[in-house]
Amino acid sequence: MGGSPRDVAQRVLDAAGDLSDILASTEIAGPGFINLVFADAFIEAQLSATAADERLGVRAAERPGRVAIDYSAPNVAKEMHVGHLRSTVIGDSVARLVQFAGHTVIRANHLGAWGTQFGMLIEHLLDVGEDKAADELGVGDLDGFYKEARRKFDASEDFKTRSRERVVALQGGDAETLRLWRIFVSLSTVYFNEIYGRLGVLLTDDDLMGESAYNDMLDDVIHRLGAAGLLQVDDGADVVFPAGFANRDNEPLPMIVRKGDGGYGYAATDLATVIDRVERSHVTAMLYVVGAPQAQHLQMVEAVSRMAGWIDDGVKFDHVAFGSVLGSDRKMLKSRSGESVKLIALLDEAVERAATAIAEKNPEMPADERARVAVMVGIGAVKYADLSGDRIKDYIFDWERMLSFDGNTAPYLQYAHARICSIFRRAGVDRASVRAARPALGDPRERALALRLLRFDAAVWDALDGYQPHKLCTYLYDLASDFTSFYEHCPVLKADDAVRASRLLLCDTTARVMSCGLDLLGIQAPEQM
RNA sequence: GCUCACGUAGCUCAGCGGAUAGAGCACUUGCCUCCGGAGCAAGGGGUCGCAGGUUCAAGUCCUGCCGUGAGCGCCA
Repeated sequence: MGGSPRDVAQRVLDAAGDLSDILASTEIAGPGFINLVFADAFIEAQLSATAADERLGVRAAERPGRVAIDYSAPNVAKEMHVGHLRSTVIGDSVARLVQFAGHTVIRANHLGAWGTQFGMLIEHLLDVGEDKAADELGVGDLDGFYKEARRKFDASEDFKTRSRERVVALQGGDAETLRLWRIFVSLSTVYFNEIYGRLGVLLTDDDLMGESAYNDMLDDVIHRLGAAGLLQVDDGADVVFPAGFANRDNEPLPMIVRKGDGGYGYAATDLATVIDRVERSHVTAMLYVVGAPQAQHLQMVEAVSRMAGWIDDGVKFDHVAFGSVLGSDRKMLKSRSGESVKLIALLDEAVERAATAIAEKNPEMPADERARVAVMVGIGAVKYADLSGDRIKDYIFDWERMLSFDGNTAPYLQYAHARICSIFRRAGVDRASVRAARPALGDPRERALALRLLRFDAAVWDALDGYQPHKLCTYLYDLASDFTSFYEHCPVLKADDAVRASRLLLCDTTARVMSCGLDLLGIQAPEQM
């Protein structure tokens, strides 16, 4: 371009022409930065438009698509533990974000319900007796039952053989085997729904898309791969060698589609799932909210699917990966006895801790109301702790920090929201009635808050783009900080009529953005706490 | 061994190739005749793991090394 950076900056400003209806001033700073200062009138007009908008200024996707989001995916006949927390919480937030953007979301809870372990579970169930087994499982002792089956599997060759044969029978559609299998599925589903209800996620029975659902397609996967010339036999197994994958010895790494014993592994169901989503659901994108350790497996699924021509360049395939939940010792979170922490126990503790905190800080609140709010605060705290950091990193689980009312936590955001509700209660003013008020931004905190509110759209899209809910968290925390600063320095109810109306508008819009933002994270915003 | 991710204040974490790297906790100091002090205002605290490279400009991109964690054929 020629000229010094400052000269270039000046030429840019000259070329931009008259922007006085938008900008109050411009300046060239430092080595050539152009600083633009918005005119108050422009911000005020934008704020009015935001307040009048149901979507609070958030744009919808230009080309709505159909997005399958694979998340949660607990294992039938096994307890949900902290390992399932992240997939469920992050996946649910991503689902909400994608849906808010205007896409059709296909929530897919890919239940682990079809693996080799079902052979041993069913055989153990037969050994124990159906009625007795149902009793055990009914009281929720899923882990105990599983462990006993596992123990027998490891200890007895005979049991191991029976288990493997049972898997083949299951996948072959044997009616009696399927009947026994359904006992596990139905008992487990009741238990999963209890957790989902507690957690407040969107998943319902309609979203269950277990591995079993693809059973009828597994032979077809083999046929298609064979027809495409991709299938090879290796050590008795049917495999595909996608390019670019190597094992320990630097030899090509196969994806095993059908095992040597004739059974199908998870690769087969994952491939069948891809076919199903493209051909039956006509998706434009597939998201897998699955832990980072499975990166290679998912890369292979994508590679094979693209080699086979099942998905073309127009269909996105993204691994929304996340790190592990660690204890204070920086190791994978375990209970005192060294076992994985049960999710239900963790959620109960969160609510209990929140209830204690509320009782202490707000003793006037009636017990039933407190119980209701404690769920929102406790569950919100757990979810927010999971969502507020970059998902790819491991994070350290810390009760004290996540339930703190200071800092980047759910309770702090919820508190900001509750305070605003309190203002309207005290004033006896209807929230919706202030939305047509004319904004007047005289104080720098009012201006800062207004500017922040106008950035909600950008925050949502930043979070969407890359599927990073923590970007929305950071925004909401900044919003709460801007609001509390405003609240501290700009009296609302005591101000003169025009200023008061403008400030009530700021309050209402802040509460709406906060509530909407928290909802996109799957977190509730109580009106009192 | 190969591959991937991560390494930013004492701790927990943000940080879109751009200006003097930011929060919270902890520590220090102010602020309650005032809408919820579960708060606000401010201060101290950093060779952004190390070394090269690309660039007008690197915490950010590339390469190598070090450290940590994970994955690497018939579990899912």
